[in-house]
Order: sequence, then C-alpha cells, then structure tokens
Amino acid sequence: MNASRPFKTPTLADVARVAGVSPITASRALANPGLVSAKTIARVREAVEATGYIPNMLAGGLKSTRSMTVACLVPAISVAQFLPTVQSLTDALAAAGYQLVLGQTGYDHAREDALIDTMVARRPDGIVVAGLVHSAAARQKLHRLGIPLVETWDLTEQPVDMLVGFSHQQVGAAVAGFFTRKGWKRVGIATGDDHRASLRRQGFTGAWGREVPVAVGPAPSNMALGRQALSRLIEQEPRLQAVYCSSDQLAQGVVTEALSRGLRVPQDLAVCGFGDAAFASQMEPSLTTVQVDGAAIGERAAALIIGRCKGEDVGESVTDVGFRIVERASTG
Amino acid sequence: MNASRPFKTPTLADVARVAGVSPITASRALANPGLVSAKTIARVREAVEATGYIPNMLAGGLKSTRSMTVACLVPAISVAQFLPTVQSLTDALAAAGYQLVLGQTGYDHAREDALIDTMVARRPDGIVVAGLVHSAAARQKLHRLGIPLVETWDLTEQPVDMLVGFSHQQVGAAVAGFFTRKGWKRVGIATGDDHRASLRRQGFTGAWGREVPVAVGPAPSNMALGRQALSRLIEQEPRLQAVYCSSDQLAQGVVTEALSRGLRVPQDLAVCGFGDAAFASQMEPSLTTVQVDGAAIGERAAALIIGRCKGEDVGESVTDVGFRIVERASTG
DNA sequence: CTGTTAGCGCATTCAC
DNA sequence: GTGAATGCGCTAACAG
Repeated sequence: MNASRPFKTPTLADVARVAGVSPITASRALANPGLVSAKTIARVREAVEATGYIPNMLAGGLKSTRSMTVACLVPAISVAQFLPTVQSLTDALAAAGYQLVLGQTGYDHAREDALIDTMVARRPDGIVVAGLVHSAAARQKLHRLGIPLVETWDLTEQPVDMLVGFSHQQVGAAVAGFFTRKGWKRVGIATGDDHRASLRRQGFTGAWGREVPVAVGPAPSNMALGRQALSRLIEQEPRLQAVYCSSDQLAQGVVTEALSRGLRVPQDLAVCGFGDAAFASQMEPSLTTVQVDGAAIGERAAALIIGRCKGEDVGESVTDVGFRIVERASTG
Repeated sequence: MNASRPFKTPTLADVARVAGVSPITASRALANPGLVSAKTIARVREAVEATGYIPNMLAGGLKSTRSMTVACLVPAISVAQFLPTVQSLTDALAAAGYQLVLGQTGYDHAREDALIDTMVARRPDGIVVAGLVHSAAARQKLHRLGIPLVETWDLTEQPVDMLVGFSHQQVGAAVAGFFTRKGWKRVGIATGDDHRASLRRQGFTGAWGREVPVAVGPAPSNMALGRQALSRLIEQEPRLQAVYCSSDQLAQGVVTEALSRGLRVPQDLAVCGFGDAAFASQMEPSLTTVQVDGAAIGERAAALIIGRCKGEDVGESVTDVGFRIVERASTG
C-alpha cells in the first residue's frame, strides 16, 4: 500500500523552512559545504533527515545546465567485447557523480541517429560511443552541439571530438605478419560482418598480399557461427593450416569444430582469436588472441569527459591504446 | 573547433517565434499534434528545422514530473546472466520512449544503498533491479517513494512492489532430483558466493538430503574458477560422478578441467550448468543446463513499469517465469 | 557567511 | 483551435 504517494515529496524549500534558513543556504549546505558555517550545515542535515528530502537533480540540472549524466551508445549490450569498457566507464563516472544512460543501436545507422536525438534531448554532459559515429548527419549535429564526445574502439583521422581506440587494420596486419612468421601458407578468416571486424579483415588481407578464404557471419558473432565458419572454410580449402577469427567466441567455435572433426589444434590447425576474453586463457588448448585493454578505454573516456566538464582543455585528444598478440597453445 | 558552443541552443520559444505562434502552441504541435491544425503543425515543423531545435526533456520532465527514464541496477554489467534481460529491457523501454539509466552495485549492499539514492535523485519513472533489494533501509525508502519497482531473477513472499523471477531453491531441488533419477551417488557443487547461487545450492542440498562436497568461488564466476573448483572437489571426493555448477561459465571450466585430466564427460563425470548461455549447446560435449528466459524477464519488467506509468492497475504483481532443465550430452 | 532576485525550458491550468 | 499566466525545484549572480 503506497499510502504515502499522495504526499508531495519534500523539496529544498521544505528543508530550508525546517532548518530556519533560506533555500539557497540549504542548497549550498548540501552542494557546497565550504561556503557555509558548520552550525548551519548541521541544522540543514538534520532538516534533511526530518523531512526525508531527496534532491531533484533534474531541477538542479535545468538551472546549472549540468545533468550529471553521460550517454553511452553500444551496438548491443550483449557484445562481450565492450563489457569491460562499459563497466569501467560506469564505475569511473559514478565515482565522479555521473550516471550512465545506456542506448543500443543494434548495428543500425538509422537507429543510431534516432537514439542520438533522444539522448541529446536529455542533455547529457558527455557521450561515449562504442565505435565511431557513422552517419554524417549525426556527426555534424554532435559537432555543432559541442557536447564532449568520445568515440572508442576504433581510429580515424577525423574524430567528431575525442577518441580512445586503436587501429583495426593494424591488428589484422599484425596477425597476418604473425601467421607469415609461423610459415603458414593456407590460411583463412572467420569474421563477423560488422565494421570493425571488416577493417581487421582488410588489414589482414592487405598485409598477407593475396586473397584468402573467408567465412562471414552476422554480428554479433558466437560459438555456433564459429563452428559453421570452419566448416565453410574447410570446404574452400581442405588443407587449411590456420584461421584468424574476428572474436574469441568465434575462435572457440572454430577450435571446437576442429577438435570434433578429429583435427588437432594447433598441430593440424592453428587458431587465433580477438579480444582476449576471460575464457581464452582457460580453454584447452589455450587460445592465442589479440588483447585490447577495454577497461582502460572506459577509464580514459571517463577521464576525458570529466576533464572537459571541469573546463580543463584536453584538446582534440586522440588516444591510441594499442593492442598486443598474446601467444598461447592454439598457435603452437 | 566547436565554434558554435557559445551560441545558446535554441529553445521552444525560439521555434515559436520563427513559426509565428505562441510557445504553448509549438509545444502542442510537437507533443500533441491532435490538438493543433495541420497548417500550424507544418509551420512549427519547419521552424524546428530552421532553428535546429532539440527538445529539452529535463525541463519538460520538471513540469510534468515524468522523466521518461528507468533506472536499472545490476551487480555488474559483465554478469552474462543478466545481459538478455538488460538488452530486452532497454529495447522495450526505448520503444515506449524511455531510456535506461544503468548502475552497478558490485554485489555490495552499502553501494546499492548509495546507488539507489543517486538514482532516485534523477526521478526515474521506474526502477528495475537484477535480484532483490537487499537492505531494509532501501526497501522501506523505495516503498515509501512509490516509484514503480520491479525486482527480478528471484522470488520472495515480500517484494517491495512488483516482481518477475523464479525460485532458485526450486532450481537447485530440480537439479538434485535429476541427479537422483540418474542414479548418481557421489556428487558435488561448484558455486559462486552470491546470494542467488547460494539459494540454488541450498535447494540442491535440501532435496538431496545430505551434505555434498562444495567448492565456493567469488562472484562473478568464470571458467578459471570452474577449473579450480573441480580440482578442489576431486580432492574431497576422488570418485566424483557428477557436478552441479552455479553458472555455465563455471561448468565450462569444470568440463575443460575434467577433459584435461583425462576424465571423459559424461562417462566419468557428468556436469550440469545454469543459465543456458549461447555456448552451452555448442560445447563438446554439449552442456546440460538450466534454462531461464532472461529476455522475457526484461520484457515483462518493461511492460509492468510502462503499464504503471500509464496509470493501469497492475496490482502487486508477482510473475514466476519458471525454468527448465535442458538435457544435453554432458549428462549422458 | 547568508539572503534576494531572477530565471533555467517547458507543460499545466484556465481562459478565449 | 490557440494563447496568457503561472510555477515545477533548484541554483547563478549579485548583493549585503
């Protein structure tokens, strides 16, 4: 029985009345205690307790034009790759008093546009995008708005504002170089069809120097798609020696399918993933993969936005967090 | 160069001026087109384009006392179990114009309390919690506030408000019954130390009738903890026949550790997980597990909150979404 | 250190 | 169908 619903929730004015001070003093006692005497602070605190006051940040934000929220756009929350970034971003922002507002674009540019509009309507103090902002219209709108914006998990010459990421082409090229040094000749690619995975694939084939068999599945990729991908690659190249996968989930599927076909990993087939998921080091055989510090991306993005909100000049910052290949048993 | 930053973002008053109507007419043209003539609507729409107007929902919400946001509290976003729920919740809410504000409690009751306070300060139109609200103080506060609240992924006689979940004791008991019917005598449990996993463990041992070896690891559990858990269980009971795991990640670790010790699954050791993650059906052997429809939980939670916001009387609804054991190869 | 004044941008209420 | 007045709850800017 929510019997107390009809009672208006107390406002700062109520607190001020009970404490015997003006509303602005009550406001300062709570938000800016340095400007108020200790005695007054105590009285206001008591009044808060007595009235059961809960601040209304919406009203505060209207006047101060600071909503203390940051919007975060991801293709889908279930994309494991971004989870450490979202987690560290949420925590770092929360520590500074900001809340994360989450939106899912579903890998859909039109939906991304619409989502940005609804997000901006909430006047976030910053926006973090997993990936780059795709549509030209949205890029222009965001640029004009001047809301601190961090694009992540990618690299471009022309970020809308700030960027924390790395080059996917370089990742692909690095894996191709690694495969070359291993002396493998007949290699294939299992990949999702999203933008960043495609960049890695381009980087790989570019460095490899000639076309290789490719099995493409819909993003977000998973283990089942990995199993299918290996089947298709083997159809194209029965004597396949190594596969580069656009995610560890895909790689896990490839390894499982290989083992269940009686292929030994890595002796008969080597496998390399991307992401260094928690399970990669625990698989049997353990998975060689490309490690990216997703948590660091989230922390850096949070720091950039918080800095901007404080008025610090962080410039048109572009941070390349890099990556590294973690060699494990699946590549011998 | 965010050169346009100094220019104030246009308000509804600017739109009205350009359109040659009063602010309230402009407001109605956008929010309530039925009350305005088609001609006026067209003029206002043009003015919106011309000015680059973006509505300010903070200001609107202040007057209408509807923020069009819903707060969502999870222990950690990286807990895979809740991902389908968060995803479907976000989508269902977005379809109705609501945005999700995300908070992480970190399995910490004090932090949960603080988080609820900051969330409530943003005046969400609803709150969805992964799990139950733990602290008595928070329960009471939320009850008094009267904000539509949905607790999920659990069951209790005394929900704060609404609830969409299932009984973890029943899950544990069902798995114990399944193990009994299989005729296994020497069984063990690998479990995380969080509240819901503990309930499942209690349900299991209660139905089993006597204590069994247990390996407890810190939540959130993962594959590495699963491998360790099996090692510890085998120390306690070298002739172990079956293991019940509190998550599929844990189960995957147990299976991997078993195989790498030369044990055959399921002939030498049977394994059952919880959650029916995407990889469960794709593992080799495929994993028997407990399936819960996490997406349905999110959809139902969204529907309940949206219904309440519309003033529909959904009552003190408690929905038991149930669960089912999916038998696969890992239990023979 | 504290108070007064004046809005932030919009939607509710009542008029016409 | 449209408009004027008013205030949601809070804080910036200026006084004292």
